[in-house]
Amino acid sequence: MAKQTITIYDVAREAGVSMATVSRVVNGNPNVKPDTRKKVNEVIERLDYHPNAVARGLASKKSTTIGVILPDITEMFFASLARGIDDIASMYKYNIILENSDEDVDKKVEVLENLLAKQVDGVIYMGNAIDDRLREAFKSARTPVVFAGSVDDKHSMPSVSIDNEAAVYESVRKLVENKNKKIAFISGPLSEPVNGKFRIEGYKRALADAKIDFNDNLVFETSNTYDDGIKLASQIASSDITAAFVANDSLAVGLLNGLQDLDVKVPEEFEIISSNNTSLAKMVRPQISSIGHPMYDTGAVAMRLLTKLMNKEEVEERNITLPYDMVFRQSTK
Amino acid sequence: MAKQTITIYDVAREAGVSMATVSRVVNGNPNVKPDTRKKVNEVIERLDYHPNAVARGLASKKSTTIGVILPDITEMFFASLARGIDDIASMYKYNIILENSDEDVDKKVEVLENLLAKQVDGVIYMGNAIDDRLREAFKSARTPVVFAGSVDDKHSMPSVSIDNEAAVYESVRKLVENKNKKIAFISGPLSEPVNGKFRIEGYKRALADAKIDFNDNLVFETSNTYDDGIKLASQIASSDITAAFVANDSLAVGLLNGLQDLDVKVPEEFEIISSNNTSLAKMVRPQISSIGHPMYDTGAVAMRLLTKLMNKEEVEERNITLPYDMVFRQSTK
DNA sequence: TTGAAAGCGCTAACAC
DNA sequence: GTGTTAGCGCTTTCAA
Repeated sequence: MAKQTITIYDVAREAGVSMATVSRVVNGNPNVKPDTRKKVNEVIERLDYHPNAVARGLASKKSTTIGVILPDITEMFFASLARGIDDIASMYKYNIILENSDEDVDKKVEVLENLLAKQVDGVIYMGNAIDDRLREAFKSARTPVVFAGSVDDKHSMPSVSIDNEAAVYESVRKLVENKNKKIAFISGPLSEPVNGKFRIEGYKRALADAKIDFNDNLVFETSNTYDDGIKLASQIASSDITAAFVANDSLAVGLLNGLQDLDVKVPEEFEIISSNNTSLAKMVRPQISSIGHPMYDTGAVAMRLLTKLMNKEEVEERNITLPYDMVFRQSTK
Repeated sequence: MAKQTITIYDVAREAGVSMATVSRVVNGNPNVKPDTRKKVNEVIERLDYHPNAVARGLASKKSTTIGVILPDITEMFFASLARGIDDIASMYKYNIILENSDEDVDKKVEVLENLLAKQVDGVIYMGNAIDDRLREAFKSARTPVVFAGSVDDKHSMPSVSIDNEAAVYESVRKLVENKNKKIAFISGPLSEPVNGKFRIEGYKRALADAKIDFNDNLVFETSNTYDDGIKLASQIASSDITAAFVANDSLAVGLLNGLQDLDVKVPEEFEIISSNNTSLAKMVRPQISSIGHPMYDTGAVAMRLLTKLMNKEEVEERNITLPYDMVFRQSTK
């Protein structure tokens, strides 16, 4: 029953016109007489013709597909960004090829090459670490790339993100105002610029403004997982630390639960402010105060920026900083 | 600086062989003399040649790309499945085009057509609702499709899922064993077969086995969101219901928190068993008992099945049922 | 407003 | 083992 693939040529023949004309009506080219257009459309309908995007891509050198590289789609933060990207992409008729990188350098490079082989028209990169090899690969690609949710610390790439330094500064200042003297900084790898450069700078600046000496022992470098948050709890509980900025909601929830299991009262005895404000933050008790990161918008704006880059439009600013807000809940006084 | 696209033809010329030979070495065809292969590989290296997957796709009629349709990537359940799919897909050198459907019928059909236009070699469909129009579209597509995480209730499509009827039966039996007489069934739309057919059948069967009459008033049809769980709480709290099966973790957490805000003690006064056992289940307090749905594996197995279908291999069973386990935590006695 | 024809970069017979 | 030669299905000059 399955009819053979029907091509533009079949339509042309049936309609008594040339393929060029069919191509024109399919692509909405105005230079077609209404009568002809009508006739062609009828044949297209009758034959149930569907243009082959691959052939189109080869001929036009445009795939209407973009690549999205992210660490892990099961992390809420990245999934939210991806959703924003996809919505805007669909709006502009682009499709998305998703690649999980697991923050592995080799895999990232491999994945990027794969994307380029598929002739993607652009790529959106999410992830915190970016090493020179990858940066090189991005640069030599003659395909626009935009960073979403993070910035290349060397600012060599277009990007969309929030001002993490300022957000952490504000968080820690709040903790200081609440009379905490020993405030921990807890994050994933400091090798990632977002942690080791931007966030910790905000932390240090807030401390300095409050005339509190920076103490290396209050910096905890871990992973972004719930389980590591739990593990950290006993260490924290047995110290004289009374508050913490935690760079990730899952990690913060782990710490919160671990602390509570140890009978530490939050926020009475320990205050927590985390980052990203994913749905998790309001699902736990006490609810967690968090930096409201506009995740969906970050993805959406990144995708919009990418469309401009792909069209070679003039963009006033290649590094876009989106506003965040502070969401104070029950984990702070 | 950006070198022009270099093609298989350039390599052939430089290496002093024909394109066919280059094509052979690129594709690992054994019929090439080692010397020739070496020479060609050197040129490929030197020229930094990368095959164009689009041209390849057009010539070979294979895109090495598969389409993935899911309701919303920000839902943990689907993100986990997607991760399983992607890992196996990469293993077999396939890429994934992601499409969010929002469970909207028109969008699904549109998205499917788009995927087919892109000549995907297969598609994995996730989602609970499937109407006739979509089923038709799937059938007329000469591209293999597999359902992941749900089954077409008419079993017309290959699928990978768990036995939801049995899982809910087991959950409700546990609730019955714990001496609950009034047990609610709370789920998303009953129009979705997974709820309105499989899960509720398990619920009814467990009730029947325990000689408890089925009562329509104990069935709550809502959405799968946290907020709706919260809203439902007061209604539940003011009834004489003492336990509930909840079809989704987020929804269950909403109910749990709502109940606790109303001073209902879980599990002492109210027991909850939910479904899927996403990471959320163990992050809230009390931790939620849940049906352990092998989400990652479901995606992985579905993708594996799809590779077989795409290769036209013989498959013994088109409808695969994966085992689940019951994870009892603190929301049940 | 329309058509002819030359590719886009590659695979896959088929011949040698 | 290797080369020749058609296409794959479409877009895009260039002429008419």
